[in-house]
Amino acid sequence: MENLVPIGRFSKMTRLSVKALRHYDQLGLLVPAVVDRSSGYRYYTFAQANRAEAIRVLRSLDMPLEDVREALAADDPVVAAKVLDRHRARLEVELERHERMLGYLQRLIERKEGVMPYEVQVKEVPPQQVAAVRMHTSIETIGNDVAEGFGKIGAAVGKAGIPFAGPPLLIMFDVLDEESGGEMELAFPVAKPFPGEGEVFGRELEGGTMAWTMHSGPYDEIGPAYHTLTGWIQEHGHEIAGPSREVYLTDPSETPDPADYLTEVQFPIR
Amino acid sequence: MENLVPIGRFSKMTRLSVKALRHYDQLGLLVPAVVDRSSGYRYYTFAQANRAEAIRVLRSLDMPLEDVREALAADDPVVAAKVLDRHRARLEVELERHERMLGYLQRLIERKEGVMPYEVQVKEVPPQQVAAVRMHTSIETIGNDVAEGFGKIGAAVGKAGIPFAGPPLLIMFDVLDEESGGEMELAFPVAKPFPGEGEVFGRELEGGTMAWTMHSGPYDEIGPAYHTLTGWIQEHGHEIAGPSREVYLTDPSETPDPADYLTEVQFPIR
DNA sequence: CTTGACTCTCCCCCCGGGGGAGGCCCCACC
DNA sequence: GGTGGGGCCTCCCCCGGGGGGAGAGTCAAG
Repeated sequence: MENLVPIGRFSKMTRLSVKALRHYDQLGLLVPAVVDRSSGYRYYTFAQANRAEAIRVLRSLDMPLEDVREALAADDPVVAAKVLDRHRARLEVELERHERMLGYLQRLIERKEGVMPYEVQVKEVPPQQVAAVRMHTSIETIGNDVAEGFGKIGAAVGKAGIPFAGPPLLIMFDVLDEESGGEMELAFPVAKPFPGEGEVFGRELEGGTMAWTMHSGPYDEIGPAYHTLTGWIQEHGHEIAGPSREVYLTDPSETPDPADYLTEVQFPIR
Repeated sequence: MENLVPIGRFSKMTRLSVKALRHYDQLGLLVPAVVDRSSGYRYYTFAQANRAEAIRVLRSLDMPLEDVREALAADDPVVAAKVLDRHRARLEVELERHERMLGYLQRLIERKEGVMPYEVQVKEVPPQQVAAVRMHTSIETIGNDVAEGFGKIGAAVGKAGIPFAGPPLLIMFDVLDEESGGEMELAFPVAKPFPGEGEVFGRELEGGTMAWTMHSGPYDEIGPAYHTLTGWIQEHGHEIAGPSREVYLTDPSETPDPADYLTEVQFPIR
């Protein structure tokens, strides 16, 4: 019985390509049992096929070769299990991200099939009494910040016994960029002037001419609505005349699926 | 109001890296509205941010840039939807593959935590009367081939009114490699000699000394069992004395989850 | 005018190999 | 003991989708 198999046969046994096997040799990940000094021919033992199989499986899970090495090098099976488990966690995160993105893709497809991705309209908006808080926020924290802010307003306005007069809105003074964040105001229309309490103050929100569009879908997919508006404003020779607004037409507590959220986006223009 | 934004600001607006933006420019995927002749500075319009956003989303879905180009170039939204849908299908396939592999990984972890991945034992196996069919198979078709073959044997043996005398087994004469396939025999132990009918013949299956191990899990994860056995045989100075056998201890109709399948693998040794 | 922040091009690098050129090597058959 | 033909070697370039950094030019505010 011949003990050693050359690379081609080993390749078929293990379903790893010859190229890959040579690559693993070079990395020291799967070194042939014998390498002929003069010819350079690689020869593997049957027993090595097992390691090769393990590599193949781990690679089919897109595990980086370095991690494969680590997982296979560990004598302690608990350590090896830890490496595998770490990768499993990574895969699950990735999987979840893909599922989320698949939903987004689906909505993109549906939107594409409509005539216009975002229809821009010009609207006149009257001034309005609001109860508001102002705060600094950033892309990462905006979700929490908004929920918290509206909570404060709701508590203060409720305590004052003033009824709400419309859906809540957000006024963004800066363009949020990745690291620095920006200043925003959360506002709730109220039926009569709100005297203020703690952080929550009352004021009259300016009216004016607005470039307006509607975003339907999760909040973090709202970017295109903004870009469409700013692009439209530029192309139609207008100018941005103040901070942009979002109006939240959907109550998350009543509409559980973010895909059904409706949000107006407005830019005051001149 | 300035119409044009340099690359850094555009990068922040769109959350695409400056490197990526230059890359997309080079590929003609997102060409700046203005490029200064003398300085080479790239300037983008606000309206371009929308296209950039679309690219960002599609890239976050790992869509190849060529497909992104195709999806964005399509004037007809139906064509664009087709490209997106094609990618969605790809992602779903990938997702399903990952889920399957996660299961495998899980079983690998559990196996690793046991003391030995595969415990090899030496067993004496007595000769036995079987009803058998012989056929050519390949890696792709083996699942169907086996089911079909056992079906034939079952029908023929049932018709002859002979009771079964043990779990079914598979005798593999060649090592299956990727393309060429190999010869195998499917055999069912029977209580008394089977006279033969059509393709199904009776014979005495040889006994002998076997290197033996047990595989638990889906059939297509059985590779390591083989490699462990052949490696063990080699390392212990034995020789393979005939075709290998698999014994299916689990009836798929009674055990629905492939993860619970039990399969013996045996190599006759000298 | 200076300074510091941007931006330019150019080149090399990452992973995990694939493709192919050009040249040995092995072994089965005659 | 030749001689084919397939197997195997090394070496180099290539892919996608950019990242990192060098060295030089540019822009805008003070």
